[in-house]
Amino acid sequence: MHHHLLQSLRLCATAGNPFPGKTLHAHILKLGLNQYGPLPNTLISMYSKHGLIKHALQLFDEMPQRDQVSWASILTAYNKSNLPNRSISIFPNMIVHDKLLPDHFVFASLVNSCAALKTLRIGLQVHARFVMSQFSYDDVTKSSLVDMYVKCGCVCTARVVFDTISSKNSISWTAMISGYARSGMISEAIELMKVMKVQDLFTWTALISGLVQSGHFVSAFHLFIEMQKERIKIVDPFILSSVIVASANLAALELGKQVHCLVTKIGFESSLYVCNTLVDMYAKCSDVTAAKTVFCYAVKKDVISWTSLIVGLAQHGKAKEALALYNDMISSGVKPNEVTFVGLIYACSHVGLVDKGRDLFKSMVDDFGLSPNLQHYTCLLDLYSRSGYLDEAENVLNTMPFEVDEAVWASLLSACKRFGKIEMGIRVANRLMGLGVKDPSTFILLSNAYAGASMWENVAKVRKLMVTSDVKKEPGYSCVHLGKETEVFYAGETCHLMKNEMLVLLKDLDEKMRKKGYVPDVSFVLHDMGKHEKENQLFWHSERLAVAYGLLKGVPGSIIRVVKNLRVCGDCHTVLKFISSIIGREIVVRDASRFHHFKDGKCSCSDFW
DNA sequence: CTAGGGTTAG
Repeated sequence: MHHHLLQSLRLCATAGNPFPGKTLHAHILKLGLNQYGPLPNTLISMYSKHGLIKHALQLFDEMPQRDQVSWASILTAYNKSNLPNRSISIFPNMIVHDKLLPDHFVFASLVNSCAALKTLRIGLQVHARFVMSQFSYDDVTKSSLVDMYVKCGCVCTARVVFDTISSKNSISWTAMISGYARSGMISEAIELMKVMKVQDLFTWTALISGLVQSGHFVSAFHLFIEMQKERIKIVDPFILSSVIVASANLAALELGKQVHCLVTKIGFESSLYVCNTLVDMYAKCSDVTAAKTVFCYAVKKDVISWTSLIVGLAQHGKAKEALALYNDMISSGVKPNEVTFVGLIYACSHVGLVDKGRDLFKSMVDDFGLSPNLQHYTCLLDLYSRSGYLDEAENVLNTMPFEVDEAVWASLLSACKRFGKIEMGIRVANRLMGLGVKDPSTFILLSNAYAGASMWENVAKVRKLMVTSDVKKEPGYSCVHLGKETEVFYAGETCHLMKNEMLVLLKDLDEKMRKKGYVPDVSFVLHDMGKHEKENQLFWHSERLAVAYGLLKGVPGSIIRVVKNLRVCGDCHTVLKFISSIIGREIVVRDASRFHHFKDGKCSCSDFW
C-alpha cells in the first residue's frame, strides 16, 4: 500500500546528505504512518546510513514492538557511528528485555562490532552462539567472521572459517586476501589471488593496502605496477592513498611525485583522503614546501588535513609556522583533536617555548575536553628536558598515568648528560637498570652516565649486562635519493664502485673540519677498542657515506636528502653540521625519530634528539 | 515490502 514511501526512503538512505530523509520522515509523521509496518525500521536504517545515531536511537526507543530487523538496524547504526562497544553492550537486551533471538543479520552485525573492537574474547562467544544457532550455514556471517579473526590476529582460524564458506563471493575472497596481506604473508595472499577467478579493484586494494599496513612497501609498489599491467581501472581513490602512504614510508620523494601525477591524471586530486595522504607524504619526504602547496590548494579540508601539516611543520623544526597554522585552524572553525596537540607540543619543545607548550597541554584538556595519552606526556617531558627543566621532566615521568618504557627513561637520561645533572642521571640510570634494557644505544647512555660519575663498578656491570643480554645492534644503513636514483650504504661498507672518490672527499672534509675545531666524540661507539679504531668506526658510518655519494653524484647546489634506519649518532650529527657549512649546501636527514635540516653549520633539531 | 559482509590519512 505504501510502497512508494519505502522506496523513497531507500533512495534517501543513499543520498549524499540526510535532508531529503528528514523531510520524508516529517511527511510520514504528518500522515501518522510512523509506526506503520516496515516504515520505522527503514527510518532507523536511513538515519544509521547517514551516521545520525541519535535519530536512529530515538526511533528505536519509541517503537512499541521491536523485531529482529529493528535490532539489526540499530546495531549497524552503532557500528557505522564508530561505537561498536555500544552494540556489544546493548545486545543482551534483545534476549533479556525483548525476548528475541538473534538472526543471521544480527550475528553479522555483532561479529562486525567484535572485529572493530579487535576483541577475540567476545568474538569467540558470538561465533559459538552462531554455530549453535539455526543460521550456522550463513555465508555472509562467515565472511564477517573471517574478517574478525584477521583483525584479532588469528589468520589461521580465519582460514579455517574461510574454507567452510560454501559459495564464496568477491567479499569473502577479499577478506581472506586482505588478512594475509595485513599479516605480511605475501605469498599466501598472492596464491589466493591466483585461485580467485575474477580479480577486481577491491581485491587489489585489499592486497596492496594490507601490504602497506604490514610495512611491505616495496612489494606494495611492485604489485601496484602489476595491477596496472592487468589494466584494472582505478575508479576510486582508495588504492591511490595506500600507494601514497607507501611512498611516504619509503621517504621516496620521486616515487611520491609520480603517484601525485597519476592522481592528477586520473582526476582524484580533489579527494580529501588523497590530499591528506599527499600532505603527509611530502612532509615525510622532507619537501615541506610541497606539503604546504597541496594543503593550500585542497578543495576540502578537515582536522586531519590541518593536523598533517601541523605535525609535518613541527617535525621539520618550523615551530612558528605550526603554531600560526593552529591559529588559522581555530579561526576557520575546525576543532582540534589529540593528534593536533601532539604536533603542537612537539613544535613548542623544539624552540624552547616551555610556557606555550604547557598552556597547550592544559588547553587540550580544559578547552577541548581531550584526554592526554602517552604521546602527549612524552612530548611534555621532551618540552621540559630540552630546555633544562629536568626536575619538572622527572616529575612528569613519575606522575603520568601510563607505563613508561625504556625509550622514555633513556631520553631523560640523555638530557641529564646534556645538562650535567650527574646525580639525577645516576638515579635515572638505576631505574633503567631495574627496568631491563634492550636497546644498544641505552647501554651506551648508561655506561657514559656511570663513567661520568666515576662509578667504574657500575660501568663494568653495564658492559657485562650488554654481553650477557646479547644485544644485537641492527645494522645501520642510509639511503641517499638523487632524483630517480637511490643508493643504499651500510656502515663500514668498503666495496662500493666509487669507494676511492668517496674516501678522498671524506678525508678532505675531515681535515677541513678538524681545522674548524672538530674533535671526534668516540663515546658513541659501542665496542671496546682503541681510540684510533673508534674514530675509524665513526668515519665509516653510513650517513657520511651517503652524503659523500650525494655530493659526488647529485646536482650541484641541490639539497642532499638522506634517510637512515637508526638514529643519527651524536658524532655524525656534529660532522654533518660542519659539512653543511663547509660545502654551503643543505643536507636533510630523516632518521628513525625525526628530521634534521643541516644548514650553515646548524641543525633544525637544535641538537636535541 | 524491511535488514547484514571487505579496502583509505594525521
